[in-house]
Amino acid sequence: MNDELAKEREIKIAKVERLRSLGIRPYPYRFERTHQTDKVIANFEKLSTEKTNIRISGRLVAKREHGKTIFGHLADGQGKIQIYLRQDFLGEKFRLLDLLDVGDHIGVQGEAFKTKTGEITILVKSFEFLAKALRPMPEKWHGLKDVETRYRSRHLDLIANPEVKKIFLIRTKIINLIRQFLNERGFVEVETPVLQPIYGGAAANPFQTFYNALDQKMFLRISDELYLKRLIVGGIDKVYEVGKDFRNEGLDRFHNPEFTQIEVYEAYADYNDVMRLVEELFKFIALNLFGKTEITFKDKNIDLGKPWLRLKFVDALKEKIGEDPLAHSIESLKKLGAKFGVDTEGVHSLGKMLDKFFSELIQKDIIEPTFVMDHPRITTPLAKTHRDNPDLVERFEPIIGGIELGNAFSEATDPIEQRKRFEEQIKLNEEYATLDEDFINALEYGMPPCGGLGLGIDRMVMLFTNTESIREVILFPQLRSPAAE
RNA sequence: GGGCCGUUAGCUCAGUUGGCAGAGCACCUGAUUUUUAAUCCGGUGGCCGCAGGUUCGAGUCCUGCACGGCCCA
Repeated sequence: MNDELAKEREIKIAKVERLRSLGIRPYPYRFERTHQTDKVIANFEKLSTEKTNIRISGRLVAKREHGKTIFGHLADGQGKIQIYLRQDFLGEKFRLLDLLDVGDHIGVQGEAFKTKTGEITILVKSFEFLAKALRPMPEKWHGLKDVETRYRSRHLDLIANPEVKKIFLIRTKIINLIRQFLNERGFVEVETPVLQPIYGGAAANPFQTFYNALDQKMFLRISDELYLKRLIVGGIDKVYEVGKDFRNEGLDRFHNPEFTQIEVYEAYADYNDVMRLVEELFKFIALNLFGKTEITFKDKNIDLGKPWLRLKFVDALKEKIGEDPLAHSIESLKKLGAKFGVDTEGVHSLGKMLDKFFSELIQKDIIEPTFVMDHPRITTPLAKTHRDNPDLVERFEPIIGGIELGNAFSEATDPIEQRKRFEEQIKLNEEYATLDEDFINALEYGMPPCGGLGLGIDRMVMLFTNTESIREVILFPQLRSPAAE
């Protein structure tokens, strides 16, 4: 800490001590509030004509001293409101305000009135210190802009930038709406293990850990899929889970190593039913957030009220490259990649290769709500083989604004085929392919036809808040630890 | 992993062909009983990200590293 900051801190600590010496607690236990700022403003007419006694608390975010009066603003969880402190009302206690700084929490008691400029204000009759801050707040006008500091010290970001808080409130609202939507349709929310002896349900590098009591290697889940399907076998036939998944992979605008996913499984349904569910869900969220189905994302207007476009994976790719992608080997795809500017460096499996072609050549240009569907079988071991084409699976990915929002299938339910499909993945050298015997065993007890869906909550929040980086919708995004000093 | 950009006071930012380290906010002192980015007087505050190099002299030029951002993969 440098001299100036240390000095400022010393001064504030001295004020804390001064308060204590006067018999005042600088960090007391509670404050009885009668209102929050938004309620005072909303009910001003009634509160002012009835001269209601108002007790309100918050952080002092501005202090304007005029000798024997002080104006300030108090910010609480709902907004902010002006306070007006006068020596003739506060008497001796007015001098204590020398010990009050911007950044401190106080509680005040008084009445609401309007100043001559028309601002709703609390005329303070008494006040209490609730917490003294020892460090200076970010700049009052420009706020806190440095993105690194914003992510590393989110508390400061939230104090200084109200629009940031708004994004996270919308995030919570979206998650609540998803739950409401599914609960109303009879889905049951469950919790399954985050700590798993064998990972599965996706193609991703897992985080590993070790459980001492069992003397056993464990993984943080990359997906909830295989556990939720066990519940479908067990008869919880409309089920979902909201939770964190962990993937030990790169970190960029669309990826955080821990991210929030919802997975939904509905027995006796197929992927066509799931598409309708997704259409209804997005419409439901938009209507409840904004009162309309149109949203703006990256300067584009997107209407979530219409049926989504259906785009077949292989057809789209065929049109783009002029030949059937399924007729190619991994080697010939590499050559084709060079021709179309698809970088295939480090891609060792056919499934990943096809995914890569699609995401680079087609996905980024999909702006309208679209279901990319019927992927090559090889890409997706947990989806049912397509009823009309054995080379494809019944799968779709919802895409809006170039962002892949999730993944859904008619779930594979045939235990014999499921085993073969897992083995096929392992043989094809698909990275991180596993064979979960216990899961296959569960399937052998009979899993009904089932539609399944996973949605990336963080990316959905990006869409609905028109935000371009996943770090803006995750409170504490992963960053590299700064060098030790 | 590669390319480009950024890192200067607690915060927001300037900093000229390489020549004394700057402003606003915040903080401290004083004035001020309807201000609201309050105003006015006077002050304090720097490991210029880190480590090397070039130079009489480096915030500035060069190299490496760290962290971050964007793009590419």
